[in-house]
Amino acid sequence: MTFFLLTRNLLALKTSRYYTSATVFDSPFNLLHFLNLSSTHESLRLTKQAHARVFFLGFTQSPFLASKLLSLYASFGHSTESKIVFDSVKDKNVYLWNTMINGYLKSYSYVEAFDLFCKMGGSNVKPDDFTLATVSKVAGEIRDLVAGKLVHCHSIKTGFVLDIVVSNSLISMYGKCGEFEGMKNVFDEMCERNVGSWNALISGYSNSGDWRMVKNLWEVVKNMQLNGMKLDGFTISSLLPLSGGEGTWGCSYGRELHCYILKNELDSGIGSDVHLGCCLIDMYSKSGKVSMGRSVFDRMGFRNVYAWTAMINGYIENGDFEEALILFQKMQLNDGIEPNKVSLVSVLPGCSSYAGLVAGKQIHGYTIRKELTSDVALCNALIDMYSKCGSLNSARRVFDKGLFRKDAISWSSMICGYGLHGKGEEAISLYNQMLLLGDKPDMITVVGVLSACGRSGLVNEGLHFYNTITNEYGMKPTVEICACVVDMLGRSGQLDQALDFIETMPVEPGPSVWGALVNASVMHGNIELQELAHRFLIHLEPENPSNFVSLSNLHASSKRWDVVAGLRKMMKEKGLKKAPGCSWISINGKTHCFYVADKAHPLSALIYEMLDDLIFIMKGAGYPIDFKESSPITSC
DNA sequence: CTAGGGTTAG
Repeated sequence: MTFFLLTRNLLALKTSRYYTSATVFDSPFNLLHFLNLSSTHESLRLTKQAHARVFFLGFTQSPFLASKLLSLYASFGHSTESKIVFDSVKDKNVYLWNTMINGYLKSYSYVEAFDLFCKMGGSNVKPDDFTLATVSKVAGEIRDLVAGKLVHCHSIKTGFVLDIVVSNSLISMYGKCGEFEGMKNVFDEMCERNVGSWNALISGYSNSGDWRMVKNLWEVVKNMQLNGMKLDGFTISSLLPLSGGEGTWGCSYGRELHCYILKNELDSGIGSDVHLGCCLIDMYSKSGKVSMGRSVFDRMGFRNVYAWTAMINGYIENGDFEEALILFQKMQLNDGIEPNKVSLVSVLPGCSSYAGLVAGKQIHGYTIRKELTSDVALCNALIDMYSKCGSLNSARRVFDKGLFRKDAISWSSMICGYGLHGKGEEAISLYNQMLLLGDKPDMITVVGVLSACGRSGLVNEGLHFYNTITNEYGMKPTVEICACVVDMLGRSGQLDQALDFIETMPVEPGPSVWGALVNASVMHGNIELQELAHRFLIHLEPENPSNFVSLSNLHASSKRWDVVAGLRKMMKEKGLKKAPGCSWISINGKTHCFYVADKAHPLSALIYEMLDDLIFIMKGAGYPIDFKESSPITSC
């Protein structure tokens, strides 16, 4: 009795000096409490101390202590230590095997997990329902259908397929492997189902990427409710991503799901609110309703790095770079939350388009301090940021010196960077290097190298690459790739060849193709071709105001004011408004934005004075000045 | 006393 009281009191103690007083922990029972304390405090140090006591006192053969220790090490991602504990126990029970397999699963060592399951088959311990559920998940994670079917067979033979959790895991596994028929069969053959069974099915369909299955999902959800199941947080978060952006569902279902959350108070459960909040923010951002996302964000009771990142990313995706950067700072200053690699990847485009090189360099510095330089996605984002901020050398330094495994995006980012700055030769040499190393180019890489060729006038080289991707790499050219070819031919003045290409190219010409032809014909003053290309453009994109504005400018330059007036009227009737273009500059961390003839800036008088001075100096130096574009500024 | 499924920002 006193002993029991003693341990209970010890559990209540939070001061660390009691943890190290080893004498009171010297029984297996108390050692277990010691391990539990290590677990609740998530302390690797305490775990190691407890391990030392277990070893020192000779309890290494206790399966109870060993499995607890093992799972603790696994939770810290130290699977080597887990394996040492596992191997040291001579008489292993099923718990120990399961904990070890689960430990590998938690540290993403899927192959090791499955190998251990195979070894278990050769031992005297038989897999149980827990084992089968775990390895089923393993098979799903590595998308290994053969392994998954093996587990399924084993579950049928042993009868564990009747266990709901085992069947749920099998449903999930089949879904992840893309075997939807198998998935449905397991689901249909279950004699008893719970919410998890429906959720596994729904998540399988929703991640299929196949809109026919996604379309049927709403029916599945209705069936679920007819069968007396209530949607829970898991269900909603599988469904929400289907309701934003290019999803086949549109936003109305998204709002409906939001209402369901509020009505059923799914947002007030412990821990589930952050998650659902993230999904909602993302859904609204992808539907272009970033302010709705913001109100969800503002109402969240607790915000973690996921929530902040979702909100930052929402602003970036909707082009509000300023607000994204403000939030990025607030996250750190107000909530003391450190950004992770995803937050950094999300915020970097804000540097390239808004905050500029200095902010980008700060993030790069942070990346180095936090030792995140081995992350491909982050390095790719840095390469992109540097080249868009005009610092090609820095981009190249990240590309060359970064300790990350280059993927197609890394090559594309660097190649596009060279293209952006008119360095076609460098882009070509890098593209050749990529091919030489055996890395397969994707659509984006090809677009990068072709547009680089186009901008640098390397037409023959570009056409050569275009031919090789179809002949040697068996790639089907996309509309974007074809637009690059049109742009390339057009820029170099080969307008007839560009038109011929459009007529014979393997895909239907889209707005980007006709847009390229418009640019080229403007550049070379070919009025007929301009009108032709514009007609196709407006036919394909009747709602894009840019097309009307550029067509109207074309007619204005030939003084066809009647046509101009007609076009302006048409735009007004359609309710089309073009967002005015603007320029900006960052000085001392503050970004100043300017529109045409803008006098809103407090120092605008001074700014225009400086502009006049510059124009005066330019004239003096004998530069030809084209006032067609800039006259509105000086005339103000 | 130890072990399992369905969700999460690029």
